[in-house]
Amino acid sequence: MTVTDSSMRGKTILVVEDEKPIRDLLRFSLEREGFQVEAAEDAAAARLSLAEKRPDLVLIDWMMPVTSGLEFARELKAAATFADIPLIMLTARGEEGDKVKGLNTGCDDYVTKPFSTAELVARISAVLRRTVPGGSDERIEFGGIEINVAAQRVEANGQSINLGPTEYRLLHFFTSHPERVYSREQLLDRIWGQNVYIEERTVDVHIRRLRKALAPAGKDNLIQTVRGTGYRFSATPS
Amino acid sequence: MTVTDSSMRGKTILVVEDEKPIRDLLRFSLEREGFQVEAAEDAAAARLSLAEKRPDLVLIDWMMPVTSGLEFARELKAAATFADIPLIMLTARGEEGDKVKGLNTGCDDYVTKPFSTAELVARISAVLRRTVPGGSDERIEFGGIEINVAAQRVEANGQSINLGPTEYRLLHFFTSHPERVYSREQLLDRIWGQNVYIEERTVDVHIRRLRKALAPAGKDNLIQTVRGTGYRFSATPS
DNA sequence: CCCGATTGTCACACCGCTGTCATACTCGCG
DNA sequence: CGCGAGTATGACAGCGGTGTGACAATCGGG
Repeated sequence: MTVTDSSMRGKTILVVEDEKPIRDLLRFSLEREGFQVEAAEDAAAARLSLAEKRPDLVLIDWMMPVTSGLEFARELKAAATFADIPLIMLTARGEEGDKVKGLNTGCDDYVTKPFSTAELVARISAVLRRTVPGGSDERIEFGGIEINVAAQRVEANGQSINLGPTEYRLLHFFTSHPERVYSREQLLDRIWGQNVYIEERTVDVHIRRLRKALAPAGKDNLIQTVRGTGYRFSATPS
Repeated sequence: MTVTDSSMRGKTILVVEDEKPIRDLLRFSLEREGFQVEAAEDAAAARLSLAEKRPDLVLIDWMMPVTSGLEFARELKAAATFADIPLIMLTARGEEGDKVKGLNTGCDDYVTKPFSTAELVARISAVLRRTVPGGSDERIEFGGIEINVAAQRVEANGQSINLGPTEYRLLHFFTSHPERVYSREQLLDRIWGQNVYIEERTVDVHIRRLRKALAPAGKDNLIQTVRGTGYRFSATPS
């Protein structure tokens, strides 16, 4: 039984798992579903594969030697280049504390062991479906702000803008989704990750930081507050 | 106890459920929370309601005669017009296969029976919060007033109109339900929410504020007072 | 190990929105 | 024409949403 639909085929999944039997099982199951599978047995190998293949999704085991799955997840989400790659974590059943911590790293879903292959594949499909396809664009421009995605550089009015990782992702999201209102919760979902438990007001703070960074170029007015709803990125002033 | 927040007010939910007792229960519970509820007992009725009302969310029972819930979900997600409407599935407990297939159909969440109303409402709220309004670049136009739902922006005669949250919802409701009289009580129900106790006179005030906002564009005459009854939004002057 | 950068949270100030009231006005009817 | 009910308008106090600066914790690099 193949449960994935056509849009899933050919997607590359990086499996980070130290136990070879499980790794092989995962590879077999996922390849049977039509995915490309990259396997890594530790964090080091995973980093290589990550940079080289740029997978569409990372499946990572919570229990890992040397660098734990949690650490690796944090590392992944901290790197602006890879932060938008969805992440699913494999975790042992019932470890509530672990589960919460795992969620806090910003992973998009988690699957508890023992798991059925069908369920795993289903969750992978669900996460991939949610993911925006436009992840590998070279250059984004909106309202005089130019983002060089590959170099992770931002320019506005010729002057270069220095941003922290979170502000960069925020701006990147806004420039690729302009002229739309987003609630704080939606922004948390799409920029921080789908299962992060963070105060909604934190969004305000990062909005402010981004505004401050854009102010010298006079572009801070592109971020508009929609009272009672959220924020909007727009070229036309309100 | 109402667990929904203001952004949920007036959202329309289509309930597709063949068993009348459950359908009535769902309707009661959801309406108490301030949702608009459309009920359909089979796929055919659901299609009608879907096209006519364009609900904000579809709640569908897995077990359905003739066309199963799964089939209907696939149909929904395949139709370009409706694919962006979020979908929650009701399913019997413990049926692993069902769970997997449900996720794969592209439904945004599922609730296993028996379920608590609180949980159902919580999940509905969560899904609705995630959903971006006006998923398919929805635009409403009436009498020279144009509403960009996604951006939550209003234009009339080319000039942009600035509205507060309540006035925006009021105008949004009017433009999507023109040429029809609504009493103050009806407007309170549909715009403020079903269980809000507010002076009916307050409606007058917001009508006035909306008129004032539309006046610069000369569109304030679209809101007509029907003495002894309520208000009407119409293109033809009285 | 120390230092700067980044991040999430909080407290406080501010201001626009909101609901209500009092008053002025309009309409229909006897 | 006058009356009463219904409606428009302006004002206002309270509330809540938002902006902002500060701070502790954490992270990464030297």
